[in-house]
Amino acid sequence: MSKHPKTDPTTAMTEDASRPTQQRQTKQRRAIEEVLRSSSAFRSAQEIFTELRTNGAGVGLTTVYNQLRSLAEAGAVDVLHSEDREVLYRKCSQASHHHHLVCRSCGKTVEVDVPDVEQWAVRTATAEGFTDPSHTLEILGTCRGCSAKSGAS
Amino acid sequence: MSKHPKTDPTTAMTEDASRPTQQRQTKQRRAIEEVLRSSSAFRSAQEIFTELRTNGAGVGLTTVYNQLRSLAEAGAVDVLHSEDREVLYRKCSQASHHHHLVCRSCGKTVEVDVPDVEQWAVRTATAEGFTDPSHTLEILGTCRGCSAKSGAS
DNA sequence: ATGGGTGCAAATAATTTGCAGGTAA
DNA sequence: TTACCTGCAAATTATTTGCACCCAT
Repeated sequence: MSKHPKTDPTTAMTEDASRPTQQRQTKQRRAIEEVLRSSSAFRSAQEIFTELRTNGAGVGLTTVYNQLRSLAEAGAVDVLHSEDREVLYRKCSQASHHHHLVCRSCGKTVEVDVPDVEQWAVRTATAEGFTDPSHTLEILGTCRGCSAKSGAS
Repeated sequence: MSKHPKTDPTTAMTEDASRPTQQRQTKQRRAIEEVLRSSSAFRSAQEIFTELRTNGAGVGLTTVYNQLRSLAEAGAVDVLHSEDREVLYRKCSQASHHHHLVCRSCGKTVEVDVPDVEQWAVRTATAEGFTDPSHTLEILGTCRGCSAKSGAS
């Protein structure tokens, strides 16, 4: 309920001495980064694991979870919580803050910019006495292709 | 991975004939609604179950899940997915669409209005060829009380 | 050499499902 | 009466943890 040991990139400008200074360069980590690089869609740890299997890479499920957590803490991947209680990962393609438009049927993702929400969020939080604000914003819709297939209800 | 059978209140203006026309009025359902009414905070099914137990109400866990799903589909409760992959529920206090400002430490919640995002979301989705758009927006922050306790890191 | 990395197996934990019996309408 | 509701027990499923062994540095 109140477990938020997440390394907020906004706050974590300073080094955390309790964590290893640098990740080791293993073939597994490289394989995982490669898979992430291969697509800009959100995928679950399970899916990434399966994809690695298919590609012939010998990477264990535990390692996939380990590395994804590591990458997320480092701010190298976006994290998103799906409606069926899965955690989805995706490599960041932008350094700046951005949001996503996701097709609820095929998962197709479009990266979008939101001009005012950023400022609005900060202002609102501050007004209510909240500090260190962050926010999540996702838009779900049905993309052209998918609405053509099942659109005629 | 692509299971979104959620009854979107925006779309479900029409009756779904495959579902019972009206919920039965059982003491369990009444007890659950009572608990929801007693507080405006987000709580998990497990917490609500425990609270019912404490209050002496004899309600099974399965029923709690059943009813919460029913209430969520009817649009009577807000649903939110926590970072630890729990589903949180909370009674709607407004009929209109709104968003939440949540304390990441104590869970305190403030209901807020967002003037433009609604339109912006619809416009953006449409521009990309997405139909039937819905969206989620949550702001996380540390409330005054909590930032006082642990603020001096 | 050595401390972090790996991954199998087992443990967690939230949520779902099967099903027999109860009850609101 | 009868369809829906209830809830125990068992099943599912994503993720975590224990731990012995491996390898990048």
